[in-house]
Amino acid sequence: MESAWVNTTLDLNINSFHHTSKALKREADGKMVDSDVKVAVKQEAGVLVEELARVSAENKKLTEMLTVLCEHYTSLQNQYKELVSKNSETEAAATSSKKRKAECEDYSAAMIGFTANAESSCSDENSCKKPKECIKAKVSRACVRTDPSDNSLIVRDGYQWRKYGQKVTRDNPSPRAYFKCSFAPGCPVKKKVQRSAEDPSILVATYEGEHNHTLHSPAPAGLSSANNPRSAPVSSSSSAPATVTLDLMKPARSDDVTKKPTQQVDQPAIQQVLVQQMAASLTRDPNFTAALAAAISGKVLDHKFGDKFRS
DNA sequence: CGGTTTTGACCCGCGC
DNA sequence: GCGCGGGTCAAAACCG
Repeated sequence: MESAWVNTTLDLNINSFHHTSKALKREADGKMVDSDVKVAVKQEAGVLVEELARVSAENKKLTEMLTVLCEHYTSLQNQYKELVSKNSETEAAATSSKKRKAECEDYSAAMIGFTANAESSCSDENSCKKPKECIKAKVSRACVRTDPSDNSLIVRDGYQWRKYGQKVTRDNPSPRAYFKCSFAPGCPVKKKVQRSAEDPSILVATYEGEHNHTLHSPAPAGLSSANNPRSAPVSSSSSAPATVTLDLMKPARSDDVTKKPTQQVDQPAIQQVLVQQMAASLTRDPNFTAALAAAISGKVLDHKFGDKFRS
């Protein structure tokens, strides 16, 4: 999403209004002769054709933008996969058996921003003393940089969470909040959110378990409004059990992200679906449809008014 | 009124 | 067995 970004501004102004307004004004003034009417109608038709061509071009432009968006999305997805595999490798390298208390003490700077090391509790078999722990569900962790002045323990990840507890722990002055997934009844996923002891601007979210539901909602896609129960949950194309939060405030590391060539994963079907979904969400946008309707109706009304004045 | 948040109490595992 | 600390419960408060 860096250099090759696309100009997303839409030109919805109907330039042709200026051309037609003169003729219509003459109609309104009642000074028109028959030849003037024919000329005006011809001009009107020409303008409409021109407008149609312009809208078609606009449509084409939008489609291209959506395609670029999809390419960026795929690229980001591949980068994410690489990061996940990298993290799992480094996690395996650090084979020191962790005690329960040490769970939250390894917030190294390398993990800040984007971690999704979906680690099973039984990954290191030596530390698995109890069968109970072996049954334990997947654990993943996500670090999110937030505004330090913002005291809320909210990690936006697309799911809907219900807070059921808060504790001040010994090793961290900031409280730890406990959440359960309330997106679907009976979903076993739990989440703990606590500010990092080293950097209070970083929220560390620990996820336990797997969602027994997919993440789908009518809201526009994006990482937003996750923990806010007052707002609708957002959609995501991923139904992966290990929820991941992207740190959008941290600049991407150029050495391992931007220099890597994008993996050649041919996903035309996915892209097509994405394009359709984006287009659909665009047309559902009331602002967009209102502007479009206003432009079209204004055009039609102008045309009809011209006819009325003529008769 | 239903769902969520808050917060003190309670439970349980672990170390001594 | 006891104390400590983390995790959960549940009633009251809150909110739209």
